[in-house]
Amino acid sequence: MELDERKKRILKAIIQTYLETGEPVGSRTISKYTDLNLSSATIRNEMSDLEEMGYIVQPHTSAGRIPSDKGYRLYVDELMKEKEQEVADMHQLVIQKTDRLEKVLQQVVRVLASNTNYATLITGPQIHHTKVKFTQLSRMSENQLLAVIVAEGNMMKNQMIEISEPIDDEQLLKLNLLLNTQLNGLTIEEINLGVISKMKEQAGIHSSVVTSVLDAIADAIASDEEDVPVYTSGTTNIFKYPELADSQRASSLLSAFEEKQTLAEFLDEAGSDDNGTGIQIYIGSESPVQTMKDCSVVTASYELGDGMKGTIGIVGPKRMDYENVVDNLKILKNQLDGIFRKPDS
Amino acid sequence: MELDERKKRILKAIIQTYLETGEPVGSRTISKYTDLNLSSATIRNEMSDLEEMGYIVQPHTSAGRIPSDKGYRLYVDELMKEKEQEVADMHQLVIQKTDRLEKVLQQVVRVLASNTNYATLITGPQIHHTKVKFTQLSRMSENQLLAVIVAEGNMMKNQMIEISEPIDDEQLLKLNLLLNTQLNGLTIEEINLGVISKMKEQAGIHSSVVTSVLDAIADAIASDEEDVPVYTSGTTNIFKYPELADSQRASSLLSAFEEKQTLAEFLDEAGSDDNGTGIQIYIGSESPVQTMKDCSVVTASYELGDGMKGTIGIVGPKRMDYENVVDNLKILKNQLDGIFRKPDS
DNA sequence: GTTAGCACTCCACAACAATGAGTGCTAACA
DNA sequence: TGTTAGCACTCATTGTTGTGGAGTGCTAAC
Repeated sequence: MELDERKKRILKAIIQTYLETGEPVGSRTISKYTDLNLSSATIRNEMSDLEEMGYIVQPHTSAGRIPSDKGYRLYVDELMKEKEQEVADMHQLVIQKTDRLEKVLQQVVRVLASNTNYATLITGPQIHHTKVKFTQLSRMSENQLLAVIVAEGNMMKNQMIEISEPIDDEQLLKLNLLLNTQLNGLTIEEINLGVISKMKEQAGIHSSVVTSVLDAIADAIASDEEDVPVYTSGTTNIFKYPELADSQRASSLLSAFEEKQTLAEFLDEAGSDDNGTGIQIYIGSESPVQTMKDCSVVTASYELGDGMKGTIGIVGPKRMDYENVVDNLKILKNQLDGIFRKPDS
Repeated sequence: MELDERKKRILKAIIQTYLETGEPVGSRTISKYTDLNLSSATIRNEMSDLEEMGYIVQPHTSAGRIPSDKGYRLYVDELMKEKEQEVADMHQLVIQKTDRLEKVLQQVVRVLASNTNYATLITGPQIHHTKVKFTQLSRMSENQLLAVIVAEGNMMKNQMIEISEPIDDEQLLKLNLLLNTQLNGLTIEEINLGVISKMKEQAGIHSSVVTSVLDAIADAIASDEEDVPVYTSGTTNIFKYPELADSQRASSLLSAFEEKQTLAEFLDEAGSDDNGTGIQIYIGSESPVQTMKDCSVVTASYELGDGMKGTIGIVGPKRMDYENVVDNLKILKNQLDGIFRKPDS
């Protein structure tokens, strides 16, 4: 059987109606509220075909039809009208400029959540994959040093270092110089891969204290690999959609949102396998996260410049307003793009 | 009417049974499963009295009784047996030592949530009320300075400062010395109250750049007053209790958990009005937070030493296992107490 | 003061009927 | 050959009714 133009129009009408109401839609509704000028009987025949082809399903005999995952897929791929880019440009979303990456990300999720009424997630660039801009080692007390590492986006990492034997001012100064000349421009990941040990060899001639400090720094920046920055907002929006609001589903979904680690993996994977636009849509069971099989997830990868990239995710019911979500994501993507690129590079 | 010993025992039995089952409890149950050796009829008479006195209520005529807020209140104040302290000491909760306050707090909520199966919140000491230990100002580039302020508990505050005209090494050194001698030991709040402006006067003789840097620092530490540290864990535990799990209630409760600001205010207020033990119990509508009127909240204030204090909150259904919760809180309170006090003071 | 007995209340649950939205099919029509 | 009106049929939803049982309050006897 062929999916001709008319079938597509009917399918589109069914899906759009369902997006609004969340109720199964019947032939009569389509017949009356579209400009196809077909009787409900004809629509019925077409719907029967569409069901056979797998684009729509009937929750039970004598109910209307609802889109299947396959139906949604066709909708987002072909049917959904792309709004013109100009529309997107028109209403700028308010992201206040700030020099701190974390603040930006928090703003983004908040804006998106309140604009779309869905749950919103964002992963930031991991500090480990980001270039070090500046390092500062200073003495806090006799046997305590404070290391501050500043990476692109002004992501900071502070670390206390306990030292067994004191270090004198001159050594500290040298060490600072060494750190800044050797480490700047590298990512923490790269640094972990041996730069430190090389530095140790070089410094070894000077002093054994230096070695131990370098060890401590290596330890420090290698540690807490786990703290992937994931911000969420509007997670309770899911209660606005009856099909997700029953306590079983809501509970497992919200638990999933608490599992930042898993979320981050999912999002980053989604962000990496790109299709050109940087926007991906996962409908129902297309999503790799089991608990989200009753939801749709729209992800968008962004790039702030200098390799700082991350992924935004919006989670809602399968009948989410894909157009609006995609639009919003595009706008934000535009605004984020290169926001942290050094002005003079 | 008087609340004699027998009435108390019956009330206690009713409440304990209800805590376990969550179902209204009838006279027959009490008669059978307690060692009072009274017939159900006698129990009925007593229950009738207890109802008249307001300690228990009947959801409807032919149902058993459930405790009223007043009943719970009596229970936690008098009836609930205090477990011996030794019990508390026996099972230590595993809090790994770490030098970073944030990590400790995150561990605490996690442990508590998984131990009690209720939602758990904690407010940390606000950096603004905490003493500054160390300040470091360093040059990142021509016109960018990085200020790092370390407070007790190794809470760090990083701040980029843009300067219009460059500052030379000597000035920077002086400034660092000045900052450390003047600011250490003060709280950021105190600093905001004019120390900076005094310093400006003193420094004014040296240079106008210094003045502007000091201004920037003042701005910096005065800013983001809003970021109260509140950590939550196990918020989805509320779905384990049917009386809270319906989507209306769950939704509003979870939204409340997202409102860190409001939570923090509530907790800190609870923590401040102390009754000796540092533990407070809010039953149902006793809680100032409207959305928690169907819950009970148990709070415990803790003190880490050097004025660093905060409050833990546990939110569950009114029929929560108060004893267990209070025990857990006591244990943790003990362990947290003074954990950040300097060993040599 | 305690208890057995009994009538009474009322929720929870199941069975049942009525409603109506929606379908599939057939036959007629352009 | 595609479209449509008409009709019988299905089935979730809603409302009604009745029954069982848990629990109470009251009374009378111990």
